[in-house]
Amino acid sequence: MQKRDREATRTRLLEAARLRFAREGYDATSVRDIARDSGVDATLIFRYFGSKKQLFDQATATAHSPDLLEGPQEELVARMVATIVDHDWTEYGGEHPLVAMLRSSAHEDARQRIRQEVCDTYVIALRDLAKGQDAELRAELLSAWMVGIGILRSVVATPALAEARAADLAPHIASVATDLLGRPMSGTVDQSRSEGESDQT
Amino acid sequence: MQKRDREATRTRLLEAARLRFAREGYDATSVRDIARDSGVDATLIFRYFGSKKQLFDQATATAHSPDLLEGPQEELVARMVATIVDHDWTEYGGEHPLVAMLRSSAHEDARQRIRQEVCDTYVIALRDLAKGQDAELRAELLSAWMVGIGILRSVVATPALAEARAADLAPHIASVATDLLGRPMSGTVDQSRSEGESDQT
Amino acid sequence: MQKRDREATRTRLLEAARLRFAREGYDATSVRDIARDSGVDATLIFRYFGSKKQLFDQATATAHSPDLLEGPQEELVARMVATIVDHDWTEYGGEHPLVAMLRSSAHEDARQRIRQEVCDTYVIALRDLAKGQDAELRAELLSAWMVGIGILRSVVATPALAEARAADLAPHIASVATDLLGRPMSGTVDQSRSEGESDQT
Amino acid sequence: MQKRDREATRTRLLEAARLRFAREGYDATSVRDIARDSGVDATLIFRYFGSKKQLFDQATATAHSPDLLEGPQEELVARMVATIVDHDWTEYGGEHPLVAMLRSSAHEDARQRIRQEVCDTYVIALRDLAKGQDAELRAELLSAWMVGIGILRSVVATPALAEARAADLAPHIASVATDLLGRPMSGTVDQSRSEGESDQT
DNA sequence: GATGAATGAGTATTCATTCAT
DNA sequence: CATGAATGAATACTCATTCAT
Repeated sequence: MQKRDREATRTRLLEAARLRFAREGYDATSVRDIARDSGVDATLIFRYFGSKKQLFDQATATAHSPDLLEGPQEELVARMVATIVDHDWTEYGGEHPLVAMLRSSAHEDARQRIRQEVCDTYVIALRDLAKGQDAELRAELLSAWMVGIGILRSVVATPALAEARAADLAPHIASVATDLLGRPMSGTVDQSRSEGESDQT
Repeated sequence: MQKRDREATRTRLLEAARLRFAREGYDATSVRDIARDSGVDATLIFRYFGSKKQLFDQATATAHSPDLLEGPQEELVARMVATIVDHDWTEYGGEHPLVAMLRSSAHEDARQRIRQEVCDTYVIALRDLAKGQDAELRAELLSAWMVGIGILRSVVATPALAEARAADLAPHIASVATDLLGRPMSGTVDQSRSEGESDQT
Repeated sequence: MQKRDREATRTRLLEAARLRFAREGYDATSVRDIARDSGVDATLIFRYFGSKKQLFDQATATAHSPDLLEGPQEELVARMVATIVDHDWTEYGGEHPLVAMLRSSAHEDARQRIRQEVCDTYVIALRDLAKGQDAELRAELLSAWMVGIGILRSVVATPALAEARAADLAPHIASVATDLLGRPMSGTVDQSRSEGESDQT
Repeated sequence: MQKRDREATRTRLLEAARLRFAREGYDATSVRDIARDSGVDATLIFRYFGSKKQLFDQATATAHSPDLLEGPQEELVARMVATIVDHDWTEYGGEHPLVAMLRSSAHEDARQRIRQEVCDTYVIALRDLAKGQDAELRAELLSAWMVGIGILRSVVATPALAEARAADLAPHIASVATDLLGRPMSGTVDQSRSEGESDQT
């Protein structure tokens, strides 16, 4: 029931859209649902965003994740895991946005966005670290693990992973990452930096 | 003859449903799509299965995967990878059924089915092999990897993994599996057994 | 409230569509209007015709006019006038279909249909009769007169033309037609043939 | 300056409305279209004109046609034809306003305006010239021809008429007009007057 | 038992219009 | 006075599902 504040309305619509699209996927979400959640008229969605798809794009485009490249290299994988495991991602319904987006992966657009996000924030960053022969493949294998952990945690909710904190995974992370990247990797993030890591925007 | 026809129609509907649900997800698939694909009247779906949801349940219930438990224990993970990487899964639109099902994971039913499939065919089997303290967690971490590999291969289609065959992954599989399970694991499946793996259509 | 008779429903929809489209034009007519007029559910329109536009095409395609070419040549123009003036065109809301269609002439499709109808049933038939130099132009000028008479009669409803019967126009028709075509034309249709002229199908 | 702007905006809105309504008809034209064309906010339309319909009325009321009564009587019909054929009517999208208005003739208001325009500027002027018995009818028949010519030229676009200039039609105009009015009529307008005919924008 | 006509609630989107700032 | 945020009814069209024949 907020009124006459374009920016506020836009923001509320984006937040509601983010949540719905994450939880139910593109198809199962109706613009009316989003409007109802936001307490605004559905037609404003078209005034502000043009179409359902454009709203989807804008709602999911902004990658609200912390910058993984900030910090020591040997903690990169640990930071990734922390982002997946310790972050609560309430704005995306409690799931890592990448995982949530898989729900809309029937649409080529969403697929493309997933692709880009995975490559940009995981594969490329890891490939730069990997030593030796098939660096690309090993970077992808490690990326796959990150994504898989996110999925088992939130959509499958397997008992141990669902409860685990990044700290519990640290030793395994360290050894597998070290193994796959061919260089020593840490399983935990240094305390002095970790505080900046969980404050989402 | 009557009976045969009925059964044949049911089968055709299930196959078409499987493919559509896998490719487009539950919501984007209409019963008329499935009926058209099968060349039968849409109302038969309701006669035979009761509702769209029940058809979905039946179409996705039958896990058409080869039995992973058959064969030597140290090749279990290799068999899993082969199932994900070397199998073409044409009946599910070219994606591992687990991956395809993620597309419908907004629906609790589908989620439940994913959960069960992951637990039954991955986590439990791996947990039985894991040695030492946090066996469950390590089994889940390895399961997560399997799922992640499936996703990066087919939905994200990262360059190296999309092209890779199980053989290319063998050394990495072996070392990570060995590491996580705490016992020596092989990265490849023995030839003499491998033939039973791909003969199903 | 008729029920379970596909053909009857289709026909009722077409009739209602014809009337609405004629009276109100394409844009001002909603598929719900047509459905309500027909007493059937609006979705049947899409089942049977695919879209509003296709319904429009089918409703307006069938030129329910008597064959103007049947009969003596010197009575051709008289037959045209009779078709416009003496025919009541109740199925098109009391207007000649050509005139009614002008209401939808913002749409290129309708325009094209008008063009074809005018050329096929007026210009070409008259051009074949015209003697001398600029036969095409004179045929078109006479066609223009036919169309103009239809418009003044029904949409403008000028007092004299609105009330006039073909017989009242006969002498003027004869002299102008004779003049423009360069050959003797009759203003009236022979009685023995005229009966077949006003029974519409 | 304020006043000037307001007046200028009103004028721009009227011009844009005139063009849109002529080209697309009342229903297919949205107030936002008109506002966008004019480069002003849509709500100004309601401030200035009250409603879409009132804007339509005002936009189409002003008959921007040259005064047909000025000039020698025997050239009246020739002047009418020139107005239809030689005038380019860019402000109405290239069609004679009467013809354009037919597109909106589902609305009684537009119909009324057409009626009035046809009667005032054609029928009455011609009736005053007609000699003999059924003067009214003959005046209307000649008016019908004028309107028909306009329609075939612009909406139907028959080949010969679409290209023709008033001069090409002159002989036929002269003979038919003479015939129908019962008095000698010229097919062309005298040069010395013709200049006043096209100077309006 | 099977065909397909019917239905009603749902979809995204656009409309003319109002009202707060 | 003017901008533009808000509104609610309407649009064409699709959906899963039922029911008469």
